[in-house]
Amino acid sequence: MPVKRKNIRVVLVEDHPTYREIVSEVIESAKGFALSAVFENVNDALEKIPAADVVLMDIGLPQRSGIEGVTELKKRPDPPRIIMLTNFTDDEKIMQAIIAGADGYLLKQTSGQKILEAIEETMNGGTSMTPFVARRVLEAFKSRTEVFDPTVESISLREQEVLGLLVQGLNYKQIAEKIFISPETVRNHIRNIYEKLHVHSRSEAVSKAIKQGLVK
Amino acid sequence: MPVKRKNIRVVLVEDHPTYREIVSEVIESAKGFALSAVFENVNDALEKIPAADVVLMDIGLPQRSGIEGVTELKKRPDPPRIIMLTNFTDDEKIMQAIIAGADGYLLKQTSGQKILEAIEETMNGGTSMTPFVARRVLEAFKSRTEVFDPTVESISLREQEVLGLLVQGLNYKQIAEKIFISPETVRNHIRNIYEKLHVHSRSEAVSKAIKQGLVK
DNA sequence: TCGAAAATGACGCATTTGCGCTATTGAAGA
DNA sequence: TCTTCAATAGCGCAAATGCGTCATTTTCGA
Repeated sequence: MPVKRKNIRVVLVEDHPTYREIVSEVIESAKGFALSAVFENVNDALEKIPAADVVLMDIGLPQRSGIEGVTELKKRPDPPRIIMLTNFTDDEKIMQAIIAGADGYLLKQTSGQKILEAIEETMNGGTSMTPFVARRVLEAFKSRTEVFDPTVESISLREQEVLGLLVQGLNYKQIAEKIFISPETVRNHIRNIYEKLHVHSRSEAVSKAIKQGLVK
Repeated sequence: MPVKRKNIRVVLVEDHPTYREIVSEVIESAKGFALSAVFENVNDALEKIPAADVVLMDIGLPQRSGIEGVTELKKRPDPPRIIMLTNFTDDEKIMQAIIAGADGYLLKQTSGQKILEAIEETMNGGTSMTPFVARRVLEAFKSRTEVFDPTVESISLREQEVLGLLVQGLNYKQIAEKIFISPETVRNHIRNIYEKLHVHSRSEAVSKAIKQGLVK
């Protein structure tokens, strides 16, 4: 017998009437998808949003931006996956959306079929990005990353903690206060971190920590 | 009259015979695509590669890895666009490929249709990533990025130069030697950079520079 | 249970850094 | 032409940093 799979519950937040209609139509007529609700602004969406699997969110909305919408929704328990569906192609908006927690970023030129695929892939834990956006992200990512250094030794948990604070720009004393140990101990941890990373200064350590992904 | 568009010239580098056949077949039978050459290892490919638009590159090849292949090809003048087509799902390999200069990253489970789409999108300057990979990249990217700070003032060219060296871990004296100015002047530049970034230490500056994308 | 890490804490000291203050030169705009 | 600003250079000083050396306690796997 065929497995009865639940429809993917989709919510759309879009102010432009025509485009809203088009996308609504795409979702509603697609098998396996259910359009749970449609909102034309973020406030309404935040107030009335029903249980949903995936939210399609415009960015350029009146009043509150879709970026804020993402930020707010992602604060909630068991948040939906959110795909930005927008015309913004500038790095700033793309980065802001990603940092806010968006799980995908499609440009409005995307075909209905692709939108449906993106929703499915997002449901499965993947990320969908328009190739143009993916390109931008990759470029930005590259400038923040350096080739993996296999000689870096593994950092202990405590050391990771200290390294994290170092990356935040705290000095010995501030770190000491933050984690309730003596500044002398902080010095020791940092000393050990330097050895493991093969660096000799704060700036080197910070740079390497970020670019090697050693801090969350 | 219809515009006569040239076929996209594709090169495949793949050691596994069966998969090689499958992908070859996909490319050859597709309209608008031409399979220019197929290689089963990186050395052959580097030696004999013909003019090509897009290269599909496996990672797990005998002898030299596909990552090396990317690195080498991208060093050449007018390099092709390169899409990784592989089974590796670990962050390490993904990151290495990206840093090496890969323009896309597809898992081998990708359908023929998707591969063709990816090639086209890559030709158009976009980046194609399997949703799973895109997700990984996005995660890694987020940990290296912070919300855009609009209060950061624009850094002059010279300052950018200094900031770059700061990020590389050099101290005043080393920077001074590198760009042939007095250490005192370096101090002044850094002082100004701190003001513009609103930070008060090297580590803060380095962190902010990287996470805000202020250095290339 | 024994030893190796990990985490903690400390002292000294030469360097480096962050910042206040000042000053000159050249280029770009008003 | 006058002014602003970037780039250059310098001095002084308190604070922070990097590193050598040493020591105690805890934890955890062999």
